[in-house]
Amino acid sequence: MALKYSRQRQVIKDFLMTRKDHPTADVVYMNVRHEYPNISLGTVYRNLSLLADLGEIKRLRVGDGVDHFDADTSDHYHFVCTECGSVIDLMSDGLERITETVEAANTGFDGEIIGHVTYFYGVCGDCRKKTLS
Amino acid sequence: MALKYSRQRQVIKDFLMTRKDHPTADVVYMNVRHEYPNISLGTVYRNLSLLADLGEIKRLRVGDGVDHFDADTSDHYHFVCTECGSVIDLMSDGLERITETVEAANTGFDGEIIGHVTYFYGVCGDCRKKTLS
DNA sequence: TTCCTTGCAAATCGTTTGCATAATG
DNA sequence: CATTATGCAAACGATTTGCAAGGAA
Repeated sequence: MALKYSRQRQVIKDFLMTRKDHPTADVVYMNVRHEYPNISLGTVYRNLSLLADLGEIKRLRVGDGVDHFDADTSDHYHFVCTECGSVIDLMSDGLERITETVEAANTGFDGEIIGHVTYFYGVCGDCRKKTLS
Repeated sequence: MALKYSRQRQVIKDFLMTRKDHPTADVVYMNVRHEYPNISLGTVYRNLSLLADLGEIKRLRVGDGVDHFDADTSDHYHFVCTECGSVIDLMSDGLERITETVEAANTGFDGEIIGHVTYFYGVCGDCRKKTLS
């Protein structure tokens, strides 16, 4: 169970940190390959999962059936454009009491809420401009 | 494009309305088969998607990689147990201003937010009891 | 040398689709 | 009759896994 260093894992994490657009495993694979030509897709998946389990990156499920990954592990939300599929960061200020609010509204609920997942969807700025033309 | 009646679709919808636990396509298939032995999985998928597109049922994506379906189309949230995977309804009172709150916190964002998807996760009541034993 | 990690390919899983046939309007 | 829906099986796309070989501690 002890973790050993791997060049591949490092390259994957480094790549992810350069991107703010939440790439999928496949996109990570395509890009990392430039710099590490014979890395395999399986290794990319294995390391993305491992890093996500370790909490070093975040796995994003935004409803498009494909996992996206984010090197920014700070608390924030995401916006998904229904036109182009792009995933954009959103601040979460003002929503830090969501869990308390839901607990208050569900007094009969006897489970323990540990967290929540939220994403917003709509049309991104770029797609709105295109629609106007 | 005009919709035609189908016994299968009716049975699927009827079944879904009897359940409050948000079954998956496969669970719908298994159950509907009791009463309609040679219905096919493909037909179940086709009709669940159709009903969801029509807005007669809701498709739930709760992060477990499998679609769940809910005949209750009213506004409410869901709780997913990380132990047993069960999906439980939650009232959404007090959270109707989520979009406005996020918009206020993201004044630089130039997209249009149309809606959001949220689910809560944690340990359900039943699983908490089992943990204590 | 131990045992974690890789590359590769095959396997899995949920879901979709093509097609000939059956049912609806 | 025109068209939508079905059953079946094959196809799909994303992700996972088994295994023998490679690399880190």
